[in-house]
Amino acid sequence: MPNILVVDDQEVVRYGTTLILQKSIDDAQVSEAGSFEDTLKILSTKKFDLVILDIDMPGGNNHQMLDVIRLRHPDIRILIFSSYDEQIFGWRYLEAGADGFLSKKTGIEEIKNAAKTLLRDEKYLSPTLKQTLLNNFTNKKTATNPIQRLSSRENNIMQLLIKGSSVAEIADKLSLQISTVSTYKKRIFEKLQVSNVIEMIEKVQLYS
Amino acid sequence: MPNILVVDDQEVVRYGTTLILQKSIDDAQVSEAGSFEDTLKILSTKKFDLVILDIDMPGGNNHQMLDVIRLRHPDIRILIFSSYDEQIFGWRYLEAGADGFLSKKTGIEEIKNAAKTLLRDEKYLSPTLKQTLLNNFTNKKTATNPIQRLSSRENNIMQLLIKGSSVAEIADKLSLQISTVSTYKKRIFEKLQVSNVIEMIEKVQLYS
DNA sequence: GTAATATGTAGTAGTTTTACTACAAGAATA
DNA sequence: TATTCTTGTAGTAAAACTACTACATATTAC
Repeated sequence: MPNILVVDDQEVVRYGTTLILQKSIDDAQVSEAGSFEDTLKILSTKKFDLVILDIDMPGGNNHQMLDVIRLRHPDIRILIFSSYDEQIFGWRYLEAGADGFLSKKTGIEEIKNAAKTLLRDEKYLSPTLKQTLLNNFTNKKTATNPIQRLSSRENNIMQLLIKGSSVAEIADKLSLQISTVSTYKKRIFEKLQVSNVIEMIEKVQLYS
Repeated sequence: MPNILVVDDQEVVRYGTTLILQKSIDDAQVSEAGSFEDTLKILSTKKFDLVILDIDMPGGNNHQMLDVIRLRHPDIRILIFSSYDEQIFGWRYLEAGADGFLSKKTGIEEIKNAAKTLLRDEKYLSPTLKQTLLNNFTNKKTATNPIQRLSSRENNIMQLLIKGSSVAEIADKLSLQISTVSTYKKRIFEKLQVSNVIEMIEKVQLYS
């Protein structure tokens, strides 16, 4: 009788996910939480086997949520369920301690699949992620996605740009010359093939 | 036997919505579409009473989708189901020909409610929207949200900024001086109390 | 029905950002 | 290993953007 917690701030999504799980996993006991506070509260009431965690929630500091849950409940399986692109963010979350990453654009079958896999205590990788991994082994360059092309400094600066920081602010924060940050920005734009921050953000997010 | 079409690019959301409708509306015949192309295709196969339309779909040019459906199927009821803030976008869509606007953050009850209302051939306004309307009648200034404070020109320019257009591009497109567009931009930022496009977009969207 | 405020528009001067160039150190590759 | 590509860093000139000011016409408020 697996205990599963579905965390999402949209009730429709919770509803749909819950039903999918109940229908496909025998005796599944599914609980729901609509906020991070609720999540922690519910997690402390009984032992859960799996949390399906929407990381797009407002006020949910993404990684931090993951960390907190991991810290308090080391044995729980965590499946990130996100509208961010799996190729871009998937393995970051896996590195950060998640046991699986599922894009919200995936179909119902894949959700079932992922949940079952995690309940069997295996890690879950979507077909796409598996493919990406493979590609990374074989022809490193070719099939990898543009965001992974960014160097860590570039990535760093991209994050700040996404927050809305100006070139000058970033230069200040990182103690670099404005021209340096500007160069990074240009390189980021080149690599992602965008021409302004908005396109950059769009490239990084999925508008599912 | 009402025919309902649920349009959303996320299968979970369609699944949840479909089940909610089937359980709460007698004999409801619910179909699903995951893209705008599919939507049009399915709409042409039989007569539908209600379309529940997710306007966050990629490739769905928001208003344009609404217009196209309205044009081809003048009698159909359209319920916009969006993760954009209803206070900000709700009445715009209503003006544009939608029969109801529902935020994705609303609960299941409200979805049932909205669908039933529209099937009775009434317009649907969420409680929040009703309240906003009331406020607009009574103390116009006070309770209204900042985006509604924008003049139509400002709003116009905001839309272009959201698309990622530069000040110069906008000036060109609208045959205005760059300085003029710049002034609009500054006024928009002031009214919304933001200091860059990213914050502006965040102000306008709900990160549901 | 006048005073106050909002809106559409623009100029000028000053800031910020970009484009282009450059170069050294590190990584990858042939 | 020599050669090419990548990354971290910056300068300079040009382009884009902002701040401040201005002003006429609407709109709103008292």
